[in-house]
Amino acid sequence: MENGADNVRSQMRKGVLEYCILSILNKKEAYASSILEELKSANMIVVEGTLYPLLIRQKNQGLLSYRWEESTQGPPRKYYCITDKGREQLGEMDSAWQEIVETIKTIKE
Amino acid sequence: MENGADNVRSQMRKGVLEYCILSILNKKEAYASSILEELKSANMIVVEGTLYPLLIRQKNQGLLSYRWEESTQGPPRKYYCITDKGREQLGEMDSAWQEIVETIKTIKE
DNA sequence: TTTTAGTACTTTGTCTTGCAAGGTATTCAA
DNA sequence: TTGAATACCTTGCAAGACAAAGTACTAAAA
Repeated sequence: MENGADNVRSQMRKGVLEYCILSILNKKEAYASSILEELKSANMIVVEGTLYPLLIRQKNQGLLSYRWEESTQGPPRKYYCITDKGREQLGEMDSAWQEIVETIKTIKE
Repeated sequence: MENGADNVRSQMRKGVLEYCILSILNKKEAYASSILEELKSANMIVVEGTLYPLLIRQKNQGLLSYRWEESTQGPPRKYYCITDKGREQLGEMDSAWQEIVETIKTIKE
């Protein structure tokens, strides 16, 4: 709605977020706040209200599992971990991503 | 919801559609059906019910303009054309796209 | 002991967008 | 005058991103 650049970026993030989450968790298990940090440091700004429901959706689809772990400072953390099914899906996403990158190149000639 | 690959692709398309439209119209003016064809041949499947509202939105944002042109076969065509403002936005989208491609690379290490 | 700050997870409500499905309108040929 | 091809448009639904507000646990300061 408002002005240009920020909104453009936020629009484009849509649809690749799930891909990013699976990719991050494919490297090692992590809890939501640490995922937020990693996304932020990779320039992908996401807020809690986006990430938490997304993790829950992916968990309900069987792509992720989690376990609770006590923290020395603060409340317990929910560590998410990718499942076999999640890895399978990630493979499909890798292809889909490559395809889209190619598509954009094609359109731009 | 259902099974894998198609849905994965359709999820990822989200957010880059507007970018594709502007990119196509940046090359030359076109009408909706011809845009659909070009997207299809670049592997980006889009349906009418998605494209028409999108063109109208972009036109209302001042990114596009259009003119009617008679056709020798069938009803008149609405030729869309990118505006200066549209080109400006496209520039921002180019950066945003590059950034996202880099982000994915970063996350994947 | 109460308050404050920090960390972490969750929910609610709104807005935007993608899409299936159906509708309108024009032209031309059978 | 009916049908097929071509175009454009609208409606209603569902999913997802986000702002904002809420819950809960820990530890240190007042």
